[in-house]
Amino acid sequence: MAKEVTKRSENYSQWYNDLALKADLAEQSAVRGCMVIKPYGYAIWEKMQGTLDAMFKRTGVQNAYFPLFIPKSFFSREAEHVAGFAKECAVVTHHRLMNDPDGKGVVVDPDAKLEEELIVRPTSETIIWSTYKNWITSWRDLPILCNQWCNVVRWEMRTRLFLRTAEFLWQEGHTAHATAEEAEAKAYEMVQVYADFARNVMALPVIVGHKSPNERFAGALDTLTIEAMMQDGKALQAGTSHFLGQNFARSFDVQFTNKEGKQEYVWATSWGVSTRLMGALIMAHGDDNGLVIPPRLAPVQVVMVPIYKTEEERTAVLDKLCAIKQELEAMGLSARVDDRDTLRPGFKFAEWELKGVPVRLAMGARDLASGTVEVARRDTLTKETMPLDGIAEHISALLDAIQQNIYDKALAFRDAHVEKCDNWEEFKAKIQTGKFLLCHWDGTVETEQAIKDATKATIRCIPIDSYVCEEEGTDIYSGKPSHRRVVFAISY
RNA sequence: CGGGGUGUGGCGCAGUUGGCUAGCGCAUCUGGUUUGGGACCAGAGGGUCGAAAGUUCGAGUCUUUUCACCCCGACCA
Repeated sequence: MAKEVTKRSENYSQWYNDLALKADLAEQSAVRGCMVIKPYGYAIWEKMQGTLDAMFKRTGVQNAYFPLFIPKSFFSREAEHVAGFAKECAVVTHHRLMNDPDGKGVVVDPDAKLEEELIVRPTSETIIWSTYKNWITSWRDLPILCNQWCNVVRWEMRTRLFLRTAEFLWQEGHTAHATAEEAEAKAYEMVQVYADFARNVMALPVIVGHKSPNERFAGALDTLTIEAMMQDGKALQAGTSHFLGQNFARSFDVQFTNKEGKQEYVWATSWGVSTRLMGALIMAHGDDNGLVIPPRLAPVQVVMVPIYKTEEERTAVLDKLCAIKQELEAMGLSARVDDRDTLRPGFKFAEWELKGVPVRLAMGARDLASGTVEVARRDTLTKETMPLDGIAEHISALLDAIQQNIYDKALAFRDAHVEKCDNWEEFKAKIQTGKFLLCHWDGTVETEQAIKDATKATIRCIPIDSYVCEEEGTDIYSGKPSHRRVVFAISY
């Protein structure tokens, strides 16, 4: 079971893939571009889901579920939207199979052709807005605040575990409001929820900001984003929140009677995060020994490895460890005693490190005699021997310290890789070395596109809560006047 | 769809200019010794060499066709 992981510094993308596979998070499925999320990976995803779901509910959002299939006609109502997704849609054309008349196997029954094709949802705006039409007649029906946890399908050319798969899991929130102000406020509120989750649960420093028009969601008037930096200096869009204006309401004719008795189109938002966050977790915190999971996200926060030679020692150690486990669980922490007796301690140490468990306890005959336990922390890879007395309180405090340390480390890394740049030649060179560059931009799509064509770098966001830099200057590429700096980076 | 590459036990690979019974590492199984950082020894099981056709006394190796996957582009959360 020896699992050698490629060194992070040698080949970042190989290292990433190795980690996803060997930490038991996921594997490639037999279906092209699709992924199997394994129990350990799913446990982390469930933790993300549970935490986010509670945060959504605190903002008044309720969960619902809408169909997987979208009639083609729905999909084509919003022109920009269909243009944005048309190239990556899976389409259902038939509803029945039959035995192959020429021999073995089954073929699609040509008589079972659907009158109207169904699109497997790449996102649910269209089906949801066609439903909202029936839900909304008066200002009293608003706002509607729904979220759904589901899968979506985007037929991508090239895929990578968690970061880009043909099918992925996500949540998508869709809200309907009586006024533009209220909808914009909601879009802003939700991006702040994402930022809060990223920073405080995932220990992921993110930059909140607006997308440039070029990078906006298809059909949105404004897209807010949280952008994170991975350890190779590339940017990862970790979540988005869109102000959709009245675009979808117009396309699906969703009007309400306002307080003045007049018909008005509804204002909309949508927002989502996906299993891509799993990719962010790997790339933001992982090291050469494997995954590093922030305590608030870890399905197992403390793992305990017993060390013994005799059956008596085994029983005695396990007794002590189980007592600690109960104490920890009483404090709301999750702990696991690794009592597998076919594996040796050294193997278990390596395996739990690979899986990123924040704290590991080891106890053997020596500790039994002295009333101590060895406490190892994953983030620093350090260990110390502690007295059993008060151990649960110590671990609880340690988990908080680890959570903070992981965030601080990621933040320090990011800050060390963000800089201002005012020279085009310098820009071209530096952007390739894995940096976020704060540059002046003239605000035009043409300039943005020209920079992308020349360097592959895109505007990740126009920041609103960190690296905000509103000052006069000239565009890095065109030399035209600019009023603020924006974040440029190569992205995933 | 353009450029490049790879298909050989579960995984990772070797296999020379065609040659004998297709090998190695890891994993698996059995027995024993071990157990404070990925154990060791001994033994065992497991492969129609991606598929089809062809050349040949003989094909993992050569030819043709075909399929699948990976990497670099275009596209994207």
